[in-house]
Amino acid sequence: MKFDVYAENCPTRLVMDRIADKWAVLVLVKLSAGKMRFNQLRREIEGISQKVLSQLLKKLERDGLVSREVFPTVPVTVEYAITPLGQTLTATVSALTVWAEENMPRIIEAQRRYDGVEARESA
Amino acid sequence: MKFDVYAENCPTRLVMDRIADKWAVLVLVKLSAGKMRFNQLRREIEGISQKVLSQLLKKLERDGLVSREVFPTVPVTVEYAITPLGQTLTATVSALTVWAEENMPRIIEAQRRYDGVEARESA
DNA sequence: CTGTATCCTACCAGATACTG
DNA sequence: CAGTATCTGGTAGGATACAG
Repeated sequence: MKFDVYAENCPTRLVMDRIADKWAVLVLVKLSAGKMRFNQLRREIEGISQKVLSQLLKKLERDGLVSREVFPTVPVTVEYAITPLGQTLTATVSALTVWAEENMPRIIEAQRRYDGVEARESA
Repeated sequence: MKFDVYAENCPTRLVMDRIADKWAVLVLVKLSAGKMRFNQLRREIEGISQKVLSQLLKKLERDGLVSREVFPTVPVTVEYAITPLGQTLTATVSALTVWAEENMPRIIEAQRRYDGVEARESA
């Protein structure tokens, strides 16, 4: 939220700010498969740290994309679930997945070509 | 590309790595309106630095999403254009824009509610 | 179990100056 | 005009320790 562009009525920018996060989509996808507890998520999403997951879940909850339910067991149990709003978002994001599956080969090919030219230029 | 998750065949992750960038989508959208020169882009995308734009364009070109054409004028002229591949991507991303327009009010509302609770808790 | 708090580092982006 | 090079400060994220 540092630049004026952010203040503009640019919806794309606004969604991006939400899903651009390295882990956000992954968490939403995991949760769309069913409720999960904190450490359960942590284990499934290999590579995410406790702090980052915590912050991310808080952010997602604030945006109304996931819900958080606390059970007063000992020790405490917390279940995270995706909300209907979160579900529609992940559904939309899946369009990107489709695009990716169809077009990654072209991107790879483009990179190969580009890198080839680069190598020749620096030679 | 630090974690194993990246290595996994997760297309969503792969597209994300491409468009998650703060400016990438914005550049693609601008270019989808027509060819543009470097400083022209720089002016239109207020807030982006010369270095970042330069790096971004290079990355997008490498991925085959934009093309770069140099005209041997004095001083040199460079035109950037979106490629067909880039066009299909922006078209897909526009699905997210639609989602944003429809659902931002709900997110705002969720945040308002969340922040309200927070304020009460810390009181 | 589910987090928060702290420290620390590595990377990124901004500013500036310079080149072809 | 279209970049590259360098320096630097802020920040996100990892590791660790601790709390409820």
